[in-house]
Amino acid sequence: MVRTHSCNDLGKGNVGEEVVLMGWVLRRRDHGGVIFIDLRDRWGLTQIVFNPEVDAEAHAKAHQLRSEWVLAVRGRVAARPGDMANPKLATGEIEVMVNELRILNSSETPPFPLDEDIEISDNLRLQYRYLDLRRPEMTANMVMRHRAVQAIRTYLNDHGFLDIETPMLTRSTPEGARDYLVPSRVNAGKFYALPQSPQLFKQLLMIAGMDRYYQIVKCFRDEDLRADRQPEFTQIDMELSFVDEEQVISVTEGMVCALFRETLGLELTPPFGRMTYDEAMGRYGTDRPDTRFAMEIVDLTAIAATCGFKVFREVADGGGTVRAINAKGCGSFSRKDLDDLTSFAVQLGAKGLAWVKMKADGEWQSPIAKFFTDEERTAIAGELDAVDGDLFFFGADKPAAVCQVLSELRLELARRLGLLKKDVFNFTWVTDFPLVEYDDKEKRYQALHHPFTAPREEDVDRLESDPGSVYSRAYDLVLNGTEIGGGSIRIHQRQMQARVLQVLGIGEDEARDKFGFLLRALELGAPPHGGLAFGLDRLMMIITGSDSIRSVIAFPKTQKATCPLTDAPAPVARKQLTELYLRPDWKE
RNA sequence: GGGGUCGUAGUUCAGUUGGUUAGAAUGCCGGCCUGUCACGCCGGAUGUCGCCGGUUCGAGCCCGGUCGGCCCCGCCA
Repeated sequence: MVRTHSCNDLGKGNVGEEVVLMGWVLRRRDHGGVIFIDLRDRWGLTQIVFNPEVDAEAHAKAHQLRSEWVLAVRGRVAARPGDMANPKLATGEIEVMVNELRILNSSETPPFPLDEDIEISDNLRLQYRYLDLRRPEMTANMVMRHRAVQAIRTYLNDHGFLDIETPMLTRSTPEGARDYLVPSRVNAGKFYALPQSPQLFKQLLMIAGMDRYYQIVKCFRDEDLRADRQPEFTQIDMELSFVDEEQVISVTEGMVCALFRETLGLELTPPFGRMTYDEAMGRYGTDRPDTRFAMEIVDLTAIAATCGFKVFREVADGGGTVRAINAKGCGSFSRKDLDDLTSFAVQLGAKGLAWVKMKADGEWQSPIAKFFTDEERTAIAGELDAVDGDLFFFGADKPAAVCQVLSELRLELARRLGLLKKDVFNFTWVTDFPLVEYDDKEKRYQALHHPFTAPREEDVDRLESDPGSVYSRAYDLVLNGTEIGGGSIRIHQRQMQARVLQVLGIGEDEARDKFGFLLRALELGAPPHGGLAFGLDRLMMIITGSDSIRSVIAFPKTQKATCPLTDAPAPVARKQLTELYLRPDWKE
C-alpha cells in the first residue's frame, strides 16, 4: 500500500475517491457494529470507519485496535451523513470507509494519554519524548520552529549571506561562561572546548573576505539552567563586513519581519523602537525593558534627601538612590498581597518594601506616611502621577540594587494584573551600552558584552583614564522583556584590541597566548565588521507563547542538565578515561 | 552554593486532628452496543503513598536526611 494523502488533506472535494492513509490510532469508538477510529499523523486527524457491511474482514480485525497502534488503511472517502459533520476537525465533513486494514505495528498502552490536555510531569514527558512530540501542541511547535528557520535562511540567503560552518571542537578562551571541555586522546592532557558561540570564527570569516556570514548553530554554556536557559542552545549567528550599527539593525529588522510574517502571519512595522542603555535602566531598571506596559520607575532621590524618613534620607545622603513605581489602581491590594510582594522584594535583596496607598484628598495610607510633610507627599504624588486608588512602592539602596528590585517588582505586578499579553510583540533596540563594568569581587573591569566589542569613537580617549565612562557600539534587541538578540560593531584594529584587552586586565603576553590568532589576523587586513546573534530558542518560546524553552526544543535537558530519555550524562568505562589521559580521583 | 514548591493507582489528583480495609476521575481488562467524535451501558483488576531513618501503641499525614521534577537567587562575557 502506498500512502496517497495525509490525515489533514481530505475534504468534500475528495468524496468518492479511494485513498490510502497511514497513521496512529488516537481514539477508538467501538459500537460493536460500526467502529470509528481517529487516525492521527503529523498533519492532523481523519475519522476512519469500519463497517461490517462495507468490509466484514477489516471490521473484524479492527476490534483489536488500541491507542497508538500504527495503521495503513485503504478506503473510500464519504461525506458524513446528515448533520454528522464535526466542525472541530479540518477533515470533519468527510470520513474514510475502510475496505482494507493493515496493522503496521501494535503498541503497548502509552505511559500517559496523548489525547488529553492535562499536565504530565516533565520527567515522564522527557523520558518518552517521542510520545510527547506526537501531541499536536508539540508537533505544532516543531513545525513553527522549522518555518522560522526556513524564513531566516531564505531572508539571509537573499541578502548575500553565506552559511558557513565553524568548529565544534575549539579552544577554551577566558571570560564568559564555563566551558564544556572535551579531552583530546591524540594530545595527552589537552582539551578542546565546545563553543559558547562562534564569535571569533565569524570575525575570522570577515577577515577572510566572506563579507556576510550566517549560521544556525548550537552553542554550549556549562551554567545552571532556567526556564529560558539550556546548556546547549541554538543561535542565529550573523556577521557583516563594511557596515555600521544602522546597517546591521536594518538587515536584522528585515529578518525579524520575514520571520514573523512566515510564522505568525504578522506584519511588523519597522523601524523598531530604540532606547539607550541609560534610559532603559532609568525608566525600567533593566537593560531588557518590557514595554508592553508602563509603570515606569521614577527617581525621588532629590525629595528623599530632605525628607523626615531617616531610611530614605540616609540612603540619599550616602550616594544611594530612592526610586518608586506607581501600580495604578492597586490601592485595593490586601495586606497579604503587600506581604507577598514584600517577601518577593526581600528575596531579591531588598531590606524591605515601603508602600503607600493613595487615598482621596491626597491622604496616604502607609506605614511611613507619618514621616512626610504634606508638601513632600504632594511632590511625590506629582512625580508618580498618582491619583486616588493608586499604590506605590519605593526602593532605597545603591542604584543597581534598586533597579533590580523595582524592575522585578514591576514585572511581578504586571503578571498579577494580567498586563503581559502574549499576542502583543513589542520590540526595542537597546543601544549605547557601557563598554565595561567594574567587578567588585574580582577587583577589575569586565566586558559588558564581550572583549571584541568596539568602543564608541568619541570615548576612546578615556579608555585608560576612565574606562567606566566609555560606551560601546553594542546593541541588543529586546522583545517583550526578553533579550532575543545582541551584537556589536567589532574592533578591527590590532592596537585597539590590545588596548581593550589591557583595560580588562589581559596583558600583552596573556593576550598573545589566548587570542594570538585573532590579534595576528587583525594585523593582516581586517575589514570593519559587526553582527549579532539571536537566541532561536527564546524567540520560538515567545512566538509559540510557551512558558519554557523546553517546549520548543525536541530533546531538551532537565533543570539538572540531564536527559531522562538517554540517561545522559552517564558514567564511562575506565578504559575510556585512561585513553583520554583522565584519572578519576573520586571514589567509585 | 542557597531559597521555594511538588512527589499517593498507568495518568491527573483527593486523602480531615496521626487511627483500623488509602479513594475519585480517567486509562486498562472483560461483556453488550451500527453513527460516534472525550461514544454509551454493565462488570472487573490495578498502590514499594519517591527512598532511608526517627518519634509513636499506631505514620500517606509529624520530625530528620536523601533522591527526583519544576520555579527563583547566585551564575549565564
